[in-house]
Amino acid sequence: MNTYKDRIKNAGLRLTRQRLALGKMLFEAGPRHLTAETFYDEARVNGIEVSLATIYNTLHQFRDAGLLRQVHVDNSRSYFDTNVSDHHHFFLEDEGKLVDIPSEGIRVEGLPTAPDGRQINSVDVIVRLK
Amino acid sequence: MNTYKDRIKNAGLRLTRQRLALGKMLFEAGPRHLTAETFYDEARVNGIEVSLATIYNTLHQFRDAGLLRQVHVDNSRSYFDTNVSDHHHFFLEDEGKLVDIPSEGIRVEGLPTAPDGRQINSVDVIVRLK
DNA sequence: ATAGCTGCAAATGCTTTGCAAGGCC
DNA sequence: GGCCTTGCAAAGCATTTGCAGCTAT
Repeated sequence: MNTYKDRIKNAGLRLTRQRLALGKMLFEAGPRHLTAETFYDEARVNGIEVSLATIYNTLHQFRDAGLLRQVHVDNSRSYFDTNVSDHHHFFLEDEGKLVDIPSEGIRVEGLPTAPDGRQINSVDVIVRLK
Repeated sequence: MNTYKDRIKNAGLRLTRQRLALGKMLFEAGPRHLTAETFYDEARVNGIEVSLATIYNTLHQFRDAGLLRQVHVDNSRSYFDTNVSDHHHFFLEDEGKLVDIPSEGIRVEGLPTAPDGRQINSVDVIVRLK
């Protein structure tokens, strides 16, 4: 247990009050999609006092450490996903909401090899719904 | 011929000097990926006098008319593709460049039906390369 | 002790907007 | 002529940065 604490520590990050509180919010509840703004609001509702700058720092550090995954769907906002396993997303364009696509089904086939001796970093599938 | 002119007209847009010049640039050369910035620079290099605001207006109007497709890969910038047919993209993260994935190969299978009586608007596959 | 964090406020950078002048139909 | 377009500069917004003061280790 205390996995969220271990996760932060193993990422080489110091266990500060803010990171512990934010990490607990993120990793002890079920998988979730969030933006900096929703995360900030949620933190304050939970009585965690952090600045927006720290929210951004934390999201990026957690992402860089592989604890979060960033999803690009909308240029006006960054989305983060606490589920870092391989899976894809529905994007509800009118609500600006992300929903996981059940991973069993979807499959991308016939992917050409990367050009120039480059390697594939990730394959992101976004299914936009209206 | 003059298809680019017809395309703009058929979209219900007036044939203004700026739209004609920009449309010619976009639709008479081969398929291309561009950002507002690269488009703006290209226009000025070609001696087309437009303001950035008009670049944005035009990109959006063309996109709304189905003449361009917007691609979301990077929150810091909007990309547009003059190839509006169904196809997917490689994204070279270090260079910030988009490359079409040859359409023959790739296929997305096992897509679940959209939840709630919603309909699928589009399926975007981005293969990120490093 | 010290390298790493945090908070604040200011700065950045892309994009949008308001409004007056101009140009298509 | 009337309405759509354009250009400019200013505003907007999410995100980043600089820096002084904390704090985990």
